[in-house]
Amino acid sequence: MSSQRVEAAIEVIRSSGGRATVDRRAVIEVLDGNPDHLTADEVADAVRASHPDVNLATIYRTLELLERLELAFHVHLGHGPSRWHLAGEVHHHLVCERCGSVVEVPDATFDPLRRQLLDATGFAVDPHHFSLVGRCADCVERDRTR
Amino acid sequence: MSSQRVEAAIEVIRSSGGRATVDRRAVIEVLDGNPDHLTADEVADAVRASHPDVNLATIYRTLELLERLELAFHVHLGHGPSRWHLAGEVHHHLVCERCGSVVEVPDATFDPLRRQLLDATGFAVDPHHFSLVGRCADCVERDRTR
DNA sequence: TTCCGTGCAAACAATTTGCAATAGA
DNA sequence: TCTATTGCAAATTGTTTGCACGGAA
Repeated sequence: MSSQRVEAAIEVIRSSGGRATVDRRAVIEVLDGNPDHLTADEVADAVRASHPDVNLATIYRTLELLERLELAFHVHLGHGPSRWHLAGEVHHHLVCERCGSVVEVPDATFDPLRRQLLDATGFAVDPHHFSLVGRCADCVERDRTR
Repeated sequence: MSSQRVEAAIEVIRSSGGRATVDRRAVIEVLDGNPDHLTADEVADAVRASHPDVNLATIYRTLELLERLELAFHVHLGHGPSRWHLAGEVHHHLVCERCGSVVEVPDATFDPLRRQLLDATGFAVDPHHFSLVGRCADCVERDRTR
């Protein structure tokens, strides 16, 4: 059940002077085993399946540690709580602000916009940390025919 | 001091069955007189210059009313509280997640990306409500030479 | 043995809500 | 008058923090 990514992350924690605790391993395993982006609450629930007594504050502190070590990151999908994922392939999210559905798009999608804004303003956009928001195809259609 | 936009907004409130109160007028005037996007707190402070006793809950309720009537909208500039502005010309914000500086860009900037995403996924992005985040020119440079 | 990590409860910021008092139309 | 609006205080949500105890190294 424990993948190489988990072991690698534990090793980074150790070599940074941190301790490899049961709770931290459990958080990493949950993130590793879950393709979705989870809220701190959802991580806590998942961890509790095997370790019923973890405190939510510990989850937050662990996620913060993982982010400091660049082992995990949080993203904002529109309104609502932050969502967490292990470091890995970069992709971006389009979030429907009507129904909440999420479409994932590859990083390269933003290359033209990125170049354009960089040339025009010197600003280097990163649509990763904050997602793009709008209307999904279904909701556009629903609005159009109303 | 009281512009046509203020009168027009008051009129919309009235014709929707709402009452034109002193507090509501003051909120609209503050938004109208301020080119920036203000937080609810900042609106409250500005309103208190002329009406020292407005309650923050009233500010929130007024802003919510204005949004329901499409007279004002809130935007999210990265982390931090929502910011409010009267309805008007559409532009978008690039927010530096390092130093917090904000660059405004015209709506048309996003036309190519919009078309591309619409064709590829049917998703209609609206970079207005949530801003784009990244690094401003100065912070990119600062990182590069570190 | 030494600190680091954790649980717990309290603090926090931004916002929302219930309810009785008040003030527009 | 009659009901929308307000003030006030308390509740909510997501997250952070102080402190004393307990467990990795």
